[in-house]
Amino acid sequence: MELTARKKEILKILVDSYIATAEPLGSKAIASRMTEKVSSATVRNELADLSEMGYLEQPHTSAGRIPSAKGYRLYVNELMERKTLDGEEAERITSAVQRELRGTDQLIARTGQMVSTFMDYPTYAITDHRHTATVRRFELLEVDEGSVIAVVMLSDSRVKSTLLPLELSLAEGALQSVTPLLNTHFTGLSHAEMHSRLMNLTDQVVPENFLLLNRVVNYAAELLEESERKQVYVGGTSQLLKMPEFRDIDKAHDLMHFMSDSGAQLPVPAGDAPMQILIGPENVSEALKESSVVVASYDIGDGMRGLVGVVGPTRMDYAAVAARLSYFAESLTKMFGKAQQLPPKEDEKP
Amino acid sequence: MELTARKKEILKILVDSYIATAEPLGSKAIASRMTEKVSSATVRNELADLSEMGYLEQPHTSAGRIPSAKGYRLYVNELMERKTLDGEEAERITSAVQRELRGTDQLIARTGQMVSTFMDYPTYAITDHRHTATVRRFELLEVDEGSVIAVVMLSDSRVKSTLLPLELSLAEGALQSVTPLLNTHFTGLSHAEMHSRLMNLTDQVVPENFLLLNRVVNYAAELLEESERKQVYVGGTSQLLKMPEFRDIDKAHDLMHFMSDSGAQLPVPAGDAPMQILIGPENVSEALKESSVVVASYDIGDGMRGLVGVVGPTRMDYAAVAARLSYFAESLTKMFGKAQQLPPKEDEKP
DNA sequence: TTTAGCACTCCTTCTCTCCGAGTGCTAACT
DNA sequence: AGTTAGCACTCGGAGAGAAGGAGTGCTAAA
Repeated sequence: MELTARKKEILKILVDSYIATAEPLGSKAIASRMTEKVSSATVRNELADLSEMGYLEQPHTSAGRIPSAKGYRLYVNELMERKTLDGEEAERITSAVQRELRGTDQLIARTGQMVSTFMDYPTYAITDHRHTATVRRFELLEVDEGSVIAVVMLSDSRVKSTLLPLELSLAEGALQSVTPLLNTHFTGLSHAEMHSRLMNLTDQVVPENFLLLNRVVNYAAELLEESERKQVYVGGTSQLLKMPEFRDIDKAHDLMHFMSDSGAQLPVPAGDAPMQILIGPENVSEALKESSVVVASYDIGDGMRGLVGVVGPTRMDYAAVAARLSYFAESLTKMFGKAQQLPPKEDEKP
Repeated sequence: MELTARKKEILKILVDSYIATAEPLGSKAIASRMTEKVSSATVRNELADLSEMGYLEQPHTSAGRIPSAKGYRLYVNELMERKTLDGEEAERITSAVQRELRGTDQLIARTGQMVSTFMDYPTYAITDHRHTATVRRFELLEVDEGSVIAVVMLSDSRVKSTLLPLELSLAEGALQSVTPLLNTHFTGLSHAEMHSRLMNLTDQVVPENFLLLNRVVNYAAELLEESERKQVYVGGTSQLLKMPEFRDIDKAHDLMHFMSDSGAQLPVPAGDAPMQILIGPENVSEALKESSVVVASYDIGDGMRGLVGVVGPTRMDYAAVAARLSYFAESLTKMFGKAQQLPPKEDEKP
């Protein structure tokens, strides 16, 4: 059977309406909204065809029809009007990103919170590590005899540091001898490698210094471990309760529970795609089979990606969500680009 | 009217049962559970008295009775059996705290997540700043001509650092001259004071160095600002949906929304109390008037407190929640105590 | 190919009734 | 004076129809 222009128009009208109201639309209502004036009976024939082709489903015989996953997919791919944000909203997003995200430690949480304030759906934010970080450089600073500050610069240009209280007081010149050891033996390693390297060095380092070395390496290894761990923020789940498809408490509970407790399984765009839309059964996780997800990635720099996503019923407002989310991701990418921007050849000035 | 021992026993039976089942208990059932055997009519008389005294409420005339806020208060203060955790659970909590919380950046989020896995109710975690932090010491490390690492040690012993890309290449000896400037003029100040001090110094610093100074001071000021901001983690809100009192979607939505979006208004124990229980209308926030909160504080060291709390219906299992939460808080205090523990006089060893 | 007409389906909403748990009160009992 | 048995009464919840209505599917005519 042919998917004629008229069938597409009908499908579009139906999906648009269903997205807005969550109510099936009858043939008569569809007929009245079409450009070319036809009778409801004609529409009914077309609807029957669309059902047969798998684009529509009927909750029960005597109800209107609602889009199937296949129908939404067609809608998303071809039918829906791509929206662009109006200037005011774009402005609000840009300024929020600039204002809130400058140099925070809690990147993921803050990003997630922010996205969630701009969306009418639950949202999530995750880190996506494409390659694991290693230590690029160590520095030690003396505080007093009992403690030092360890500064660790990672391969992705993040700098982390901590106060390390020591059980023994610092030997004379310990910092000067341990720092080069660290920088020659422990840069560029994974955390597992760091631990085994430490074992190998046990004999070659004077015991007074080994304690310090040990503490610093452990700190760095923990850091690497922590930064490999997927960070997840989930927010706005209470929005679900306002949606008619989640009036069924168990459904709402299942989805909320999944998002909060198995957040690490939330979808990630395939490959390098900047954005991906997953509709109902296209989702891998069982808990998402009746929901849709829109997820966008942004570039943190140094080969790191961040992800922001939106979860909602399959009838979610794809056009609006996609527009906002991609604008968001662009703003974030832009911000990180600017922040990391090392001046290219400014140093030739004087 | 007198609150006799028998009235108390009846109240205790009733609250215990209502906490467990969320169903009102009839006079007959109460009678059968009492130590001294009395008839249901006697119990009914007592119940009428308890109602009159304000400890009980009736949803409607022909239903059983349920405890009022005043009833719960009496129960919490006098009647309930204080539980202690069984060894296995205590062990699980201690080890989780030790394992998960070692030296993480994301203290609040991780703590909150962890508490939430041990509770059958929504939980929250907040920081409670008793006095604001200031910078204790600055250090600068050279990376290349275009960027430096700024290390900032705060008055609460936290150490923070970042890579600062500069627009201009570094002047010879800049680090050596800027670092003392920072340490003499910008330690011990609030972020507002830092900004105004910076203004005053504009003329006294050579322009090549001012840029660097400016960047570092801004970084530190942002840091102070960020650390003053209350950090909030909220988790486990989906648990609400399993409770009969939140079968009403609107109620569930209101509370979840409040917790997620106005988390900063969640209760904090008054004064120095290690734990506090707030029952229904005892709560200040309108959204919590029909719920109860148990909140405990733990000591992070350096005058900082952290808070962990549990939110639930007024019939929450106070005994179990209080036991777990206070054990949790103790574990956390212990962990921070150990971590921060500067060796007292070990340095006299050699 | 389109349209009008019409029987049929099935969900929703409403009303009514019945049932039972639980109370409040009175009067008798200890 | 406190306790108990007895009994009428209240009120919410479950269940059964019944009425209403939106929407379909099919047939036959244009």
